[in-house]
Amino acid sequence: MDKKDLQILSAISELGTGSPERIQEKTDIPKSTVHYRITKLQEAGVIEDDLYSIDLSSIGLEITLISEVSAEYEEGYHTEVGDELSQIEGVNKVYFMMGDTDFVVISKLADRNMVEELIADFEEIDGVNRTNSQFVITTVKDTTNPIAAYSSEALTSMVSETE
Amino acid sequence: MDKKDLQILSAISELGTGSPERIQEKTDIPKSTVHYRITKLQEAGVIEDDLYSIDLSSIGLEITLISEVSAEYEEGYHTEVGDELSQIEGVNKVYFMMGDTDFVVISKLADRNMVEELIADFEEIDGVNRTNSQFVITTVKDTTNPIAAYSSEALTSMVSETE
DNA sequence: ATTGAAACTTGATCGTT
DNA sequence: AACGATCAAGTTTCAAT
Repeated sequence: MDKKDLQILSAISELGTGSPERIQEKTDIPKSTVHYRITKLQEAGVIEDDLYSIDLSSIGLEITLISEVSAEYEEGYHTEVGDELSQIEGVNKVYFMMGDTDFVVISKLADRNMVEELIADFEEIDGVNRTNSQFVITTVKDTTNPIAAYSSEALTSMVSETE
Repeated sequence: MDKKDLQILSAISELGTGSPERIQEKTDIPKSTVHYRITKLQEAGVIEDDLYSIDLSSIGLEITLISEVSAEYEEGYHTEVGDELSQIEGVNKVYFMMGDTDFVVISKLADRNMVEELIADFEEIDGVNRTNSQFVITTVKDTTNPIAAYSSEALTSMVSETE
């Protein structure tokens, strides 16, 4: 697992494809080399299947953290705070909602230090006044694409048919 | 937007690829037809880019709901409750954690009826004793793959190099 | 282990219905 | 709009380094 592997994994994640050509464009690593590396990563179990889902624990991202962040209500504050939260390294999802909790933030981290840093980053943001973080013990279900949570039959009955 | 389109969108979501051949295998729709339909869906803005991320609101899935579900602690209950939560139609993610909230459940729904149904489904599960749901107003950030939240440089410094 | 070039497989296009 | 046949583009393999 060297820099070249990580460049390839990053490219797969960012592009959403394992296409050697696309990865070459992104990384300047020749497509035949990309192909060779991907084969090795599959053998090692880092890339789990033909759809290129990546085993996060094999690159150290073992901790999932769910954080509730609430912020002061002032004009414009909420979008600004949301943007700042979303830019913190390691943050995957930021949901904004009305009510007691303003934001739910989901992040993947490697160790306790990164957890400390993340929480410190939250509290440094201007306008944030309360944070509460919990470690995820198990992710019971994780479908990346919400549509996959429905059968095409269920979708058909939901969507008004447009001829 | 007819049944054939929805079969194709389902296949894209399930397979994680827009490959006409793969979709043909899954749906028995000829790959040339699949290609034709996908082009139309792209023109219509339903499929947003070349990586096949799907515009959920254009097929009616406009509501994101985050629910906290707590359950009785008894031997085995937690895994069982988690499984049942994950099987409810529309549920995308189920996180299990220690502490006050046991589960965080994220779902994508089309209308208020489905919200009511979902919450009823939660409460029907044996062992569930408290649920609290909030509507997401805006999803500020949503990276499907956690690795994309890090630069390859950040990953390199995190991962112990294996020669 | 890397890579340029050849061989092959798949995706995109075309023409007919 | 659908789809079988054709063409173009991509992926995989291979041989030399």
